[in-house]
Amino acid sequence: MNCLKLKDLVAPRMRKYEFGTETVQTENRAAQKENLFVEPKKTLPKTPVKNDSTPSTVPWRGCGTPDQDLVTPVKTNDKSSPEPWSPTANLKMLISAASPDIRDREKRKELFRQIENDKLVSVADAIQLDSITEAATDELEQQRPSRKQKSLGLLCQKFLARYPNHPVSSEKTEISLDEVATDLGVERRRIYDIVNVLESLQLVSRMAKNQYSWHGMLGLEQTLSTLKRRGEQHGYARQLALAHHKELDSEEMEKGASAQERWSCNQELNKESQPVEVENKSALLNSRKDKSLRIMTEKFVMLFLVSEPKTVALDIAAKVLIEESQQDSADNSKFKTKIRRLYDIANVLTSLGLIKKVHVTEEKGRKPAFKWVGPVHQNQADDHSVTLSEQTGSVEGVFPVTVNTKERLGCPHSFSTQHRSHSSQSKAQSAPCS
DNA sequence: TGCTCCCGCCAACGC
DNA sequence: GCGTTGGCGGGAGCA
Repeated sequence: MNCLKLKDLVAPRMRKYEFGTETVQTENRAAQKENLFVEPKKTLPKTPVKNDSTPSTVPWRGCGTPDQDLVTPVKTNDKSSPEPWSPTANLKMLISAASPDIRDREKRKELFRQIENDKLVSVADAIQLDSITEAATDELEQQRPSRKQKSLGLLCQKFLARYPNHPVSSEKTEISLDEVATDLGVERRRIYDIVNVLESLQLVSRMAKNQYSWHGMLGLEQTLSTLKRRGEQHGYARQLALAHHKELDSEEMEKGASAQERWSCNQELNKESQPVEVENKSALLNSRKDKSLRIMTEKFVMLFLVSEPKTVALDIAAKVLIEESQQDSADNSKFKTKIRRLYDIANVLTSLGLIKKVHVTEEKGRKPAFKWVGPVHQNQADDHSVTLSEQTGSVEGVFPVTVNTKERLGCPHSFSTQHRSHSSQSKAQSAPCS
């Protein structure tokens, strides 16, 4: 399995903006090319360049030593070789080269500038069309940004683009929620959503009312390590297994599995998970804080960190995160609410490049899930059995740990489930997630 | 049609 | 009392 390291996560920023399309990257590259501190009109070299074959994508051109500059320059193949840079352009380049973070920030800003420009252009185009064919009311409709353009994920991207991933430790970056909300043109309520998630990962911390401090990714690995340990202590792997097992059981019921089998297996599982439940009940006081996005984010991340493979189906996560007392199936609204919040969290985590959306295929059908693509810590406590999907790097087979848990429990019902897991796994492998 | 998740109401919180 | 914070769910966009 290809595990991503933190440096993979943060260094090549392009990955963060993939969004499943090559287009964005391409546009971004184009934007970067256009951002080489050279005005397009001035790009023609004094001496015409003859070789057109090489694309003009050498970004740090002009960084040559003074010696190189002294000799008559050999005409390169670079068609876009610019005029000598202006002092400002040189300064920009030097700053950019000196600090990858600054460079990245500029890139990201440029990306969003590009996105915004694209939006404006598309909106402008739309308006033009409308002026010919549609009434004024429709024009207004067209001007309204689409749902995607207003998504929390994109907003989070814009938010992150404002700050360096790895700020200099001595440099304290303050975040004013009002300022950010105004700059990004959104209500403060939305910024709270983002900040709460970031705070749970300690990318930011609250300083005062309306004021946060930006830490960036500096302590992310440490935070994840802590969360993983906490997740293990809370027995989240077992809870995941239990939640998954319950779901399988409901399927089994439909298929006519014997009640005795289900009862005995549930007895075993409930016995096994009891300490966790008791712990949860004491910990979860149903207070406002316990349901906060911050806590939920921590728990959600813990689920990823303790599960193998690191793919968590949304509904399973919701079931685990809903307090045991509220887990009766009749309380569907609680479940729906939890799912909504998980989508919110997932959008921010996706923007951070920690998870990505996938789908898992089970007998019930395809269902949404998220796969951890952030840094992974291996420690001694990681004794979850290695699964087929883990070995092959497959995303599918959401909770093979279920099988192992049952085997450890000596559950009499384990055979059918195990069989199912394998079958669903193989099915999944033949029809991989999107 | 179901999934996804924006939006804003309104209650808890804290000064 | 008032501003801040954020839980919550209706309902609309989207595939």
